[in-house]
Amino acid sequence: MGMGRPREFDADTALDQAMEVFWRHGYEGATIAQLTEAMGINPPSLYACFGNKEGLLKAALDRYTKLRGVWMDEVVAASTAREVAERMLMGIADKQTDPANPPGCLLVQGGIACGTGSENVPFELASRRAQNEDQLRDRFIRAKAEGDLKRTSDPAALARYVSAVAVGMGVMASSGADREALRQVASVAVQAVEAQSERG
Amino acid sequence: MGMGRPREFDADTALDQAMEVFWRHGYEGATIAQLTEAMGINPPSLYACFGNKEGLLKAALDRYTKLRGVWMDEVVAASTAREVAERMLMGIADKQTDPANPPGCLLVQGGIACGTGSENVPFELASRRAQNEDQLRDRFIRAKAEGDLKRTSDPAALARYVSAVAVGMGVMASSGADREALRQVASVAVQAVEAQSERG
DNA sequence: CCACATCTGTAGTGAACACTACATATCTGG
DNA sequence: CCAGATATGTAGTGTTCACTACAGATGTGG
Repeated sequence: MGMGRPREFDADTALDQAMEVFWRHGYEGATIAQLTEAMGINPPSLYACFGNKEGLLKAALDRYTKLRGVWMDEVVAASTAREVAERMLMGIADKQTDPANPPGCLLVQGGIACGTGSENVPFELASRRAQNEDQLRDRFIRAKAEGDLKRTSDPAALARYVSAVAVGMGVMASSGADREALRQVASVAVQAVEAQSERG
Repeated sequence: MGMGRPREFDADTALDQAMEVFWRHGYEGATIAQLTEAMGINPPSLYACFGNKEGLLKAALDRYTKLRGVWMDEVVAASTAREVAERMLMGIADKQTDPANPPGCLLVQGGIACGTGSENVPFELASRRAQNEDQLRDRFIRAKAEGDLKRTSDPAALARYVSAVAVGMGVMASSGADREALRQVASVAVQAVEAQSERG
């Protein structure tokens, strides 16, 4: 029993291209024709490899969050809650306006509202965003235990807040906000975390 | 020359229904069939009255921003920048989780990314959000002139920040965040404005 | 009551969509 | 070199989409 004809394209490279299409047009706005052209393959190859359009999105999201996870690890490695927030939001200001990628964040651009048959796409994105939020929350819990954050502060609320600002910045970026505008937002946003810090 | 058969439906009532469909499913996710059913009319009536799908969206946005404008006037009527931010964000926490409406904000849910042929829909939404931001900015400029905000603070940046938080809260609401979670975000967010206030 | 103008419901239109049948090509194991 | 297995390219499939032709209904002005 042979192992069959080998795949002629690299799945990760193809996923990078698919990611960009979803990022720019959203899940519903991206067509199979656009995706296959960007990936340099034909529809049967796409379906054989990823199942269907939603399967392709999930694979692209896996790849996106994996790359993003590496960066988040660096973010939460900062020594104070304030610096965590600053690294995160300033980094996002830069990443979301990096001309190498579409503006904004795939986890937002992918699809906030979807039509019949794609109702779970927004939830899929939301659950990925929640992972980031959980990572932030855990870091802020530690900051509170260390006395970095005030004893009255709520780490979960702070994490939700930073996450919300990040999402808002993503939407602004996708509608044309430039890097400087996003940095200003980040700069103001950090002050709320600073107000929760013991040495604010 | 007669004036023709009169319209049998009320345009504003029909727009309220269309607004809800766009709000829940987004521009691309909403189908003409869903829209006409919700509006209680047939496609020819829709096209005769609103031109096309995008014309219907714009009419719905006009109605949405008109209603929202009344509320924004109350928000900026607050006596300090801090209270403006608090009224705005706390109000948004409540409105975006009001069971009478779909969760989130139409100006975000409507469509952040769109496919070929609808590229200007996201810009249309962004320009409406910018109107809110401008109103906030003008209010913060006044606050600075009055000595309410510090002389070092940037009213435009503050307005962008509050606007970004509002958008982020909208996305969170649409993906299931409850009222209490949004209020916590608002509560933290206000502290950044407080930090820019002279009597913080 | 008639000419004219506008609305309404039925029943479609062509185009674009996600997805696939099928023949062919390219591999492995024996 | 052959049999089995998987990938590929061509060329579709049925469905759903936004949108509309058309005939009949309902109004106004003369």
